Amino acid sequence: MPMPTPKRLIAHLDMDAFYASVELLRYPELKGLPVVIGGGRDHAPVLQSDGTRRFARLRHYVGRGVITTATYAARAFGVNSGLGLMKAAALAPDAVLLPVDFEQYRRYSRLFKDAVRAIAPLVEDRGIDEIYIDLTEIPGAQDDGGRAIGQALKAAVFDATGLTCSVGITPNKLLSKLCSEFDKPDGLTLLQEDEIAQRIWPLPAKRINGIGPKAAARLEALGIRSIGDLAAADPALLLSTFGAHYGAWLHAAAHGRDARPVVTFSEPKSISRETTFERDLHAVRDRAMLTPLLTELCIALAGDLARKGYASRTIGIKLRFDDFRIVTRDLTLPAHTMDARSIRRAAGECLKRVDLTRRLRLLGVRAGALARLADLVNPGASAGLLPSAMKAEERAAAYGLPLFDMPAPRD
DNA sequence: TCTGGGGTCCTAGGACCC
DNA sequence: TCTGGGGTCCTAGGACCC
Repeated sequence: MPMPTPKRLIAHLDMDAFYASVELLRYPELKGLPVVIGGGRDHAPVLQSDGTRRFARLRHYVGRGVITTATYAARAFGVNSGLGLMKAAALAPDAVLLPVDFEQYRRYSRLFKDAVRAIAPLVEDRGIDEIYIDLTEIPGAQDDGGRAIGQALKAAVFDATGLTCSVGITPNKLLSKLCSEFDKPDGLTLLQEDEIAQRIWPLPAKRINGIGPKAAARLEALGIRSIGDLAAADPALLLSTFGAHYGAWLHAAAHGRDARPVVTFSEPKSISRETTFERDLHAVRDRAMLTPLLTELCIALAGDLARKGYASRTIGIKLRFDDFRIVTRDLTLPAHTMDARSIRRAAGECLKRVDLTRRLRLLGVRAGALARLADLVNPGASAGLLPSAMKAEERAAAYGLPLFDMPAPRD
């Protein structure tokens, strides 16, 4: 006799104000104060002679940085992720400003994810501070809808890191993602299908993961504000307005339907580096700055590829102009590469195809069409990774690219 | 006092091949 | 010479997410 299929039980776990909370572990004297994380490296706390630390204040910030994370005390002033630091300074001038320290956040990210995996191994990474977890087959989970497991996960995360998180547990990823927000911080929210109308439909449609500002505005133009409005909308209208694919998805999402599995492993599709300049640069007048900057990005990208063990066959550039318009160009090479000089040459070729009249705000380099180094038949030759001992001219010829002046990298 | 850096997925047109 | 259809690859842009 076949066993009945257990009902899916999916958790979404979201760390509370992650970067800011990690910083509070390091600087406990800031607990309860408005603190924002963001900007460059130049506002790190300074240890004073009396042993106390001197922190930078938001009011003194000058630059183009944005808030990455704000503590709940800072959010009370209306400052939140994505807000420009200069704008934030007007709202909360006395807030403490800390630089981002990704190395530290990655460390805590590993700690909390390992703690979760020790309890429930089916974990999907959704960035540094959130994960989905499939609890369906965890013994006992079906008995109470996952509540005990949810509590155990939260306790394990706190034990491992000293940090709190918020968890939503429902039959699918879409609903769990919504529910983990319900009781933040330090929340645990369970929801079943028969509660969708009561608890999900009142929410604004843009709270659904996948409905961004553009789609929300178009929905609003149709008179659709809440998820309930969306659920009640004529499917034919959604299909004709948003296309078959997205229209059908909108309808399903509003009804809380989502069959996506929890995916525990995925190969990267692209690796990139980009930088926003301190001031807008002109391609001709600021060439002396721009050229080495591009080279540095290519060198950093080559380093990333090597460290992660990938080679790329499609190199692309990304430019953001002073009017915020974004342009991309890419070039597919005859063979995979992870060599900084080859990447630099390809990026240079791409750059030639762009009208550089306007000033530039951002420059980026991307490596796509990735292959794992281990999967390339002969990484030295036939798979296209040209030996680094090869002369630049030979390499250029092998890639069918003209050789042009390569500025020396800055130290 | 505008708006970071690193990603994914989708669409769409043109080239090219069968 | 003209007319087709399908499939894949390449390129560019855009929406969205953390």
